Amino acid sequence: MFPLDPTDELFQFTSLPSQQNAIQHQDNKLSFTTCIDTAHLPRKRNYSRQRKSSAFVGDKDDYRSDKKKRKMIHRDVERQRRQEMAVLYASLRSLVPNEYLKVTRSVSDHIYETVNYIRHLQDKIQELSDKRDCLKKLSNTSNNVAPDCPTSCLECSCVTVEPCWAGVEVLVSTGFTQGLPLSRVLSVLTSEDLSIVSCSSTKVNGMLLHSTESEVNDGAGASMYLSYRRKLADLKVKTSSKILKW
Amino acid sequence: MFPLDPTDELFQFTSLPSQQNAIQHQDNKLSFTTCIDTAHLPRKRNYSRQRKSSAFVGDKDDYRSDKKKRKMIHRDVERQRRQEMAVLYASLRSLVPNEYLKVTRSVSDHIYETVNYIRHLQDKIQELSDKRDCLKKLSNTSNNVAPDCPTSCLECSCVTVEPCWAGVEVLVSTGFTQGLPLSRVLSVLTSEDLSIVSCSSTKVNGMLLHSTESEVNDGAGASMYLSYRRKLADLKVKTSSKILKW
DNA sequence: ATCCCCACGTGTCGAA
DNA sequence: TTCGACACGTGGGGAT
Repeated sequence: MFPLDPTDELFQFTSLPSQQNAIQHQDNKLSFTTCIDTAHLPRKRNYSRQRKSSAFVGDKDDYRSDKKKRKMIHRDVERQRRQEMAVLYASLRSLVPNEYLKVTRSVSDHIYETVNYIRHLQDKIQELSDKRDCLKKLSNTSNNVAPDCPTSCLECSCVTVEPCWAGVEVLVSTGFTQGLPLSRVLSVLTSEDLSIVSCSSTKVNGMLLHSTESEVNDGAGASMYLSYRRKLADLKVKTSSKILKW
Repeated sequence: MFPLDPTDELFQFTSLPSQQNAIQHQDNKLSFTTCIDTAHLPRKRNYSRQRKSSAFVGDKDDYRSDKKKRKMIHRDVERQRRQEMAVLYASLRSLVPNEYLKVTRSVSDHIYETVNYIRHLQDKIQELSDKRDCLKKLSNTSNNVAPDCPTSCLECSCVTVEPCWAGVEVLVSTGFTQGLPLSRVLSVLTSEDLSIVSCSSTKVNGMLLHSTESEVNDGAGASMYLSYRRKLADLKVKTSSKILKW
């Protein structure tokens, strides 16, 4: 490259392609390995600070010179643009954990892995916040005293009806403030042909836990196993659906 | 561009720079607006499927022709590479939510916003999993079954120790399959100077819920309120930490 | 000595 | 017209 005419207007680093480029290149490759934290770049483009071709009075062949200047300016602008891109690539790469960009070093590989990484991040956030929401909801409608399984947290009702020694154990856990009054629970239970044998209420960490044991009233304990199971299942549905309709 | 010599070897789309480029350009800009889901690209480069210059026997000026062919091949390869980059950019962009890439449309802006977005994602994950870990730790050292405050829902432990009519109610919920055997629970309880008054086990949604009521053995019910509270608190820690060490 | 990748300078198109 | 952005073709350097 012949140096063109060394115009006064041009500034900064004039292009020295053969040598300088090699250096830039090398530098660039190095910067890929280091962790770069350049997020707060001045965003809007401010290339081309030149004054606007200075109201060209003058000879006719200034036209030629002007054209060359424009080209040089353009060239520099493009160079700066490329540099910015390189910096952006680097900062992008510095964000992606090393196990993603395996052995590969090319920019396209990096971007590809970045895409995968972003997907992974999104999935992870989705998973985490799903779990969180589930727990939150569970603690709001609040029912199951026991945490069920960690993977699939059930949207379960706050009422469990289970067989017990005497007959049926109904466990109701409810919020302390806005919760279900005990009287309501009891009235529902008695309306289901249950005679309540014992009833205890405990406050567990701000939750009320009403535990009642009842005998099933019809047939006076003549509960064959099958019918018992059926009744129980039936009762579960009825009781919980009734009580849950606050 | 004069068409060079139309060599037989060249294939596919020969470059038609003036027109074709415009079309490509347009097409590319369009593809930026749509949502592209191209993550499963064949990753390793497979440009340049040409046969290897076919063992060049022949005239001396085949050298010239060969050189030109190489250039054309190179040109095509580069074009493909650029296309791939464009696709990657597009798929990157399609992952970043719209509020990030404000009005800007340039590739560097997109990458810049991508960087910010990744940072945001990482922060969010950090926050979420921090909360989660905190809750987990909290639930390991302490022992609440019920979620206390609605914002921080506990990944709660399986043991609660609460006052009850008779004395102390210990509730242990455990997994059905890999869980804590009841005998283990009972042995821990008896080792804590608790005489078990009643014990019931129910299965709730695949979880075993062991509910035991015990009297505190020393002082035989001479539990002043304060000492009772202290004992209870003490018991909570000891029992849950013991039992939880499965 | 082939392939791959990168940076370069340039032409050009669309929008201020 | 000017300016920003993109695709292009090309040279060169570094791998395998």
